[in-house]
Amino acid sequence: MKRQIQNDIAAALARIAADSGSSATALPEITVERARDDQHGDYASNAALALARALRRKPREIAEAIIASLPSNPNLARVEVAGPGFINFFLTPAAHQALIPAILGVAENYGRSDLGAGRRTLVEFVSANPTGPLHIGHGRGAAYGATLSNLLAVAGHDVTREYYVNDAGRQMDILTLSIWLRYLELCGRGFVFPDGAYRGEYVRPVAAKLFAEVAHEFDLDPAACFAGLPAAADADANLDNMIGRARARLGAQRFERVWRLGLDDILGDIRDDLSQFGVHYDNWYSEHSLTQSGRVDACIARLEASGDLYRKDGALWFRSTAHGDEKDRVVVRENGQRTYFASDIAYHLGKFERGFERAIDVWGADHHGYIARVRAALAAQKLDPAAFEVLLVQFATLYRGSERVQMSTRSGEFVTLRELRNEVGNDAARFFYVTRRPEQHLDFDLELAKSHTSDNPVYYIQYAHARVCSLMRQLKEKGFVFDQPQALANLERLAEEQERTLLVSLGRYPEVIEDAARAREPHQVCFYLRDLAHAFHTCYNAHQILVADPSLRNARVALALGTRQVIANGLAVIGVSAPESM
RNA sequence: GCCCCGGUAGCUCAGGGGAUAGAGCGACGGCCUCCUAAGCCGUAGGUCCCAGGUUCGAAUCCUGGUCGGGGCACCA
Repeated sequence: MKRQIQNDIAAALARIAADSGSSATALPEITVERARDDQHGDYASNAALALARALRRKPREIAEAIIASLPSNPNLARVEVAGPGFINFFLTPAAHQALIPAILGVAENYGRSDLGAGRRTLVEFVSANPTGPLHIGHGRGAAYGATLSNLLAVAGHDVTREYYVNDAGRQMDILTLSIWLRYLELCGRGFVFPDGAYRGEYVRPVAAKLFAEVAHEFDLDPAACFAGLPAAADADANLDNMIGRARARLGAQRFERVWRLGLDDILGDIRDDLSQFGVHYDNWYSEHSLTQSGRVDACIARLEASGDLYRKDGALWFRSTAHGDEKDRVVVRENGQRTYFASDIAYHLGKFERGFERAIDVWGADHHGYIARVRAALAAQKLDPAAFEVLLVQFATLYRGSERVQMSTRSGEFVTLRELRNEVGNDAARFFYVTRRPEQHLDFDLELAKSHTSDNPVYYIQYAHARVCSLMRQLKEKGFVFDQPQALANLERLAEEQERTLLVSLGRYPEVIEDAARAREPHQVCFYLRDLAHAFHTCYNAHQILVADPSLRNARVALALGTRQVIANGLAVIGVSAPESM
């Protein structure tokens, strides 16, 4: 409908241009929007205001001329000039009512769009290091990434959801060391657990598992690992040293065994957690496999061949400043180890080699400094940097009422996603995470998310869905049967103001999906669903649906069923369940 | 110092060139002999952080401040 009106205006402008003999000059952008106020009809355009300057005529005059030249459109009841020169379009009641067969006809496909034109799109999100359980910050990335993926899919993109598993780096070695040390504690050895190793409680069960599997086979005095390390040196260097010694002490095979156990256990926990959260991936992409396959080396060779690398201070540097970064970056460290950035280049180049036309990464806001260098790497390989899109998600802070929930990273203890889900439930967690603009810092109030009252917007929306389901049960109990043909033949009976408002809201859904997908803003769907539920509740309170008059009753039931469908479709996008009763 | 994000009602936030700035919560007042009151209706509540600028028109764009969060590794 919106598009039809845009076309109508374009046609009118073309006709005016032809009549006046002037060639179609470059026109400013003309927008057609939903009118905010009922009095302004259904849609409004600023065309006349935007053209006033170029045509050197009064806006209202231009508006009149446009209206006079509009092609006839049976969906429009009237078109009028208002305010400083807006053109307001009023749809006929029939045009609104026609939404009902449209929705019921395509059901779960209502709202689908070809906006994305089947573009192969890779959405990478969460990608937390498999060195510990997911915390509430990851939860936001998970909810946002999953919802965005759904949204893009519904809007016609060919979406692949991917988790990049950082299972190759130093962090994994630290985890391995940490597990082994906790294991040694279980073996009864006493020592001071080093700074910088993972102190979280979650390491202990992994160590216990190791003990259960190997008994005392890995039980070696760790004193040699700690001996003679300079107390003044930074903890990182000492830790690297300890890792090296532990590896030597255990031998590559046993070290690898602990490494594998830790990875399997913790990554398994992460997969489990996300899956329970309704976050599903098409692909888990291992950094380790990327390294093993030689693709990182191949990538470095390619950058070397294109002259983008140079050697300085014993390290190999990528000249990212040549492609817009603020400083050059190391890809191979002085000690010969490749940096995380090296495999990250290979991974991101690979996304396009794998045939994706667009790569979308969801990152925490603290990674923003990383964008320029990845983009530089793509540019160096003559890939379109614009095809790589990074969406930053700001931090989340937990509150219990007005009380801030403290998270201590020092002790390694933090509120995990699993704890959050257990406390507030998956539906409320998904909704709360995604209801805020991603660039807004999120204050997550546990009390509000948990409340089973009208305070909670999740229940408010779900309740509208459950109410329609309840209505259908009532219908049956009262001995009625829904007669769809009769309903569709009597839609003109939906003449109440609240019914019109509800119909307008139903008609907005496809526009909301497209706008939200275009802007990568899932929160628009949340706000829309709140509005839709409100329109329904208002209607429900104002007018009895299961009335005696069959044609009116069937028409109203059809409206309720259409509403239920759209709520279910919208909730599916944000990953929240649509209950049949509450 | 440089870079990114934010500042809108008591609180949490939408709106991001266009018509009297919106919602939820909180406050106050109404509505269940009637399809779920997890609902509906109403009232009160605003220096859209500040100062300049662009524009017919600025909460919205630009510049400079200011306050808050984050980032500036041969860590990931």
